Amino acid sequence: MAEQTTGDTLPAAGEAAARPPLTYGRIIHTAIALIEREGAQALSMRRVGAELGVAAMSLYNHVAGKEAILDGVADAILAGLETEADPGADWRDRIRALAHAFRRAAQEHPRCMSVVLSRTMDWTRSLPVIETMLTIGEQAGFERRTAVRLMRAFMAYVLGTLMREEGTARALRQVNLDRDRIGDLVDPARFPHVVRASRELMHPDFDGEFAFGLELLIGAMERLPRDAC
Amino acid sequence: MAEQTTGDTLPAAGEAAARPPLTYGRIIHTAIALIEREGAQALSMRRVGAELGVAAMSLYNHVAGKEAILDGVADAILAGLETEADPGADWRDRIRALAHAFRRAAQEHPRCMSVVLSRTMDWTRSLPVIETMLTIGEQAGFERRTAVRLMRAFMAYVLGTLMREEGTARALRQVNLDRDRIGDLVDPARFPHVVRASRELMHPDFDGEFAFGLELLIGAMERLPRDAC
DNA sequence: GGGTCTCACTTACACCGTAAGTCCGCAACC
DNA sequence: GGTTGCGGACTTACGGTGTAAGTGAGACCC
Repeated sequence: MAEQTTGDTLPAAGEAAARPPLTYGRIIHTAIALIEREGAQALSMRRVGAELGVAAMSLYNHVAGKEAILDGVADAILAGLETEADPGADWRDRIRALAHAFRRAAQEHPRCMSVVLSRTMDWTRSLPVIETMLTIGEQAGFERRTAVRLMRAFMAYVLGTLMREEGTARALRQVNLDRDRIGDLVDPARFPHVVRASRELMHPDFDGEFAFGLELLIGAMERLPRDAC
Repeated sequence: MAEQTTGDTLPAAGEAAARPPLTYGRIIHTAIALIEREGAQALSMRRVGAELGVAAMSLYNHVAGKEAILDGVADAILAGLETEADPGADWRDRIRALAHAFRRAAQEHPRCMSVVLSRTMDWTRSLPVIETMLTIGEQAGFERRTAVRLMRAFMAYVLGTLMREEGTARALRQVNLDRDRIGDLVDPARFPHVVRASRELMHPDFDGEFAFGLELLIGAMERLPRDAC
């Protein structure tokens, strides 16, 4: 009565390699694929195990628990960031490259990105990004304290945009009625500007908006007075 | 054998008011307090019910389910925002007031705020904020399309900052060793700038950093060319 | 051969969200 | 007063979750 879980309890000695061995990397990779396919709430130890043809508890030989898997997912996504494309380029272009690297990662793993964003998001995981941004700040001629603040503002804008884009996309997906008829849903007396701007609000241009805010920020940095150390 | 859940199954007729009746508002209020006290992962239907001296299933008479409770929490927090302090003030001051209203809410309900941020965060809930920001954009002389983009950049910065602050605070809390000895944890060869800026990184000045980025953004808006409609 | 280590396995437990059905006290009506 | 209807809290039950604990088979080294 045990054949419902595994056809044969162990592979025959002759074909031991029929199932590749469990690995930390394979677990994380499977988790990423599962999240991307079915969403973060579908991730469970049993699901990941089933995906790998293994019982849930077997995962604990390689991973401390579910939280550790989510940490691993966040690590893997952030490790895929190309933080240093061209160190010799102009500092403005380096900032643009860094911002777009984030955005590209979010577009390649949209559902994993919300996992990344909702986790600690500051510390050893993000060290490469911090280092790069501080380097750029120095290259642009800013004192250390200012460079740290610019780094934090930059991170806030980029992460906030990714989060906002995801929320906006989800919200627009669930109001799939005729998008220009926003006036039926929103009280024009209370929210006149919202109704008037409904076209722009309901048909967001994510690329353009992201670039707009980024250039706003870069322009502000350019104009910021340099302080000699 | 039923006395373990409730001392007496029903209050005596004489003291019917011993337990105030269950209400949507009381449920949400209890959920907020619970999240603030023990964190969002501690929220469960059974916990909320126990807090109210009621079985978990009784909550379903007033609330559609757990998700609805979390939606209610987000609604309540956002409803507490003072989106319109002084409509006659200078547009820069209105932006500052709006940003600080967000930040104040986050400081009053730090753990609920991450619930708010991780939920849809765009749509009917945030209409008052959007409306206010569009009004300010118009007052500052921007065309509608630009006002929408400014609103989106502003939201991204504010929300990103709140999220980043929470993440940073949590990360710093769990590295409670001597904070100036960052060099022991971080490889100075790979991350020289991080090590050099360790003091600023490990002792963040959240207020100052928030204001810095905000003024950066406002300054950029000031300089942005106005476009006549 | 015997010992030890690795690693997948099973069992078990406490907890979760919620579908379904029960039952009692209050209020309204004849 | 008696009857009825009903709102709302109750219990039970189901399938899911994360994971602590223990089991046993193969692989390796002495």
